[in-house]
Amino acid sequence: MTKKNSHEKPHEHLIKDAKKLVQAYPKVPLTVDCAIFGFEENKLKVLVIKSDLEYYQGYYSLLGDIVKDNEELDQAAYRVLKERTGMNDVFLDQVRAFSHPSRHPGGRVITVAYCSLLNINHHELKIHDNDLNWHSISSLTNMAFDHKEIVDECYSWLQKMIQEHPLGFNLLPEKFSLRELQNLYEAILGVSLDRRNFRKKFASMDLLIDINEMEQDVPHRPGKLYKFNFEKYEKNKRKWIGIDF
Amino acid sequence: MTKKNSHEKPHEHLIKDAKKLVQAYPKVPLTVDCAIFGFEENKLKVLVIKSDLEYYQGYYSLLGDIVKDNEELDQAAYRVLKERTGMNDVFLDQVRAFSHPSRHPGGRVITVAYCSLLNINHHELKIHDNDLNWHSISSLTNMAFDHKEIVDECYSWLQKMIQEHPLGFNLLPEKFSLRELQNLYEAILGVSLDRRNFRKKFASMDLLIDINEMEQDVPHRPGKLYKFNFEKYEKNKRKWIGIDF
DNA sequence: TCTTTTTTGTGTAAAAAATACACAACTTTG
DNA sequence: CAAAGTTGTGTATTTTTTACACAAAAAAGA
Repeated sequence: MTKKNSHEKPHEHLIKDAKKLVQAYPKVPLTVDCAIFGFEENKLKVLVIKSDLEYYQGYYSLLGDIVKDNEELDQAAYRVLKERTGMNDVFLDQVRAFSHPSRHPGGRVITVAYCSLLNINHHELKIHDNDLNWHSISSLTNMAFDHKEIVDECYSWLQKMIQEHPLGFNLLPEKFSLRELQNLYEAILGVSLDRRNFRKKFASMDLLIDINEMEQDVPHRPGKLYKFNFEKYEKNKRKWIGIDF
Repeated sequence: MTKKNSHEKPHEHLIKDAKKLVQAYPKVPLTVDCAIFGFEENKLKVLVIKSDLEYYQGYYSLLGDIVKDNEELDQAAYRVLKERTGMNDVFLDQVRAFSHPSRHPGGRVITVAYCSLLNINHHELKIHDNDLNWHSISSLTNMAFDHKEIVDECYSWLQKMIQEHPLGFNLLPEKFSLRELQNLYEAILGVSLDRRNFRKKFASMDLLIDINEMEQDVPHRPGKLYKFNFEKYEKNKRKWIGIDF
């Protein structure tokens, strides 16, 4: 039905020189910005850095960079993540593009927002240039550019995604207790959950491995530790019933 | 906490001239492409047009256009929709950006895909230039650029969205029978549904208005006609329980 | 006008999932 | 050894989902 070089009568105005066409297109500067979330002290945090624009002196911004020539957007986002945190084997997903003409004081810059989740303790921020650090979402009220809007939207996106996919485990240590897991869900979703029902739900999914270890150094009765069974999950993604709190 | 012109000691390397900075950024041509879905003959269709590139002679492509200087992405997508279909008061939502470096034969062009739903019979395609027309999704196997991938992704996106939001009504006439509504869901989701349970579900939402009219000119017992109660839905969006088939 | 075809409209019983809720045992701390 | 804080566990109730069948209406065609 849609075959190349078909035998239909040729259109009059077919464009022969695609390169010339594209060269005539208006061009815009393009960046990626990463909302990198972590979890610590029972709070969801996001990795931000002081803006290096005088215009936004003192304001925090997301980690971002320009998209290089011939670089894919995903590539650019992974590059930012790698350069800034040293991690490269993590979850990273495009959220959406932000294009308000005056979102950047230097002129029009379109940005594509990415969301990523990582375990704060799996890497130390060795470089604290420009005050690079984790901040709880609630403490970030003003940000450079439209980054507050981006953070908010990525947060909403995360709240939704975490109920449909097992993303939360990227934010926890490899071994975690059920309390830690519940705290994570409660913090991200902003609700409080019934402990017995929460445990029942995860038990019914049968995706947690009881590793027969106990929590250490907690100031109360220690709980059992579990790992998430990524392998089993990958094998039959159908088994994730979704968390519907 | 993040205040403009704060009194902290100034950083050494703050960038004063944001404009100059942005001018030095690499720039890329940017387009929007709209996957405009309609529903007809019990099939989900998408509005496509023959490519005007010789390179893609005979291939269909989505409706798209370059993003103009200082134009927001949403604006550009609405403009395409308006120019091509005459409609402007419709649902339109960003899906995601596509950035493969060789997705366009004329060089690197990044595109942002939008998804829109409209009722095929609410407007005639007066201009059929370049074979502009509705095609069922299944019939579109090869397309120009990466537009097949875009259509597929927009379709998945739609399948998901229609279960969480009352989008389907944009694809139907204002007055519709429950059978038409069910056909729509079955066609989009690619499943077959139990009629009694389907009706029960919509009845329990209490968002359909029985307008006391019957179908006309159907070759069988006519069914009752309903309207969707947009007003009530807007008032308390909570009432949409989601369609979980 | 009668028969056939197609579709409408409706309810119930069973199974599955979600919810609400309490207490004894364990560990640490002081 | 008492107090504080947390773990681990089960059941009854309600809600939601699922599976399923038949009579009545209208149109089409004989």
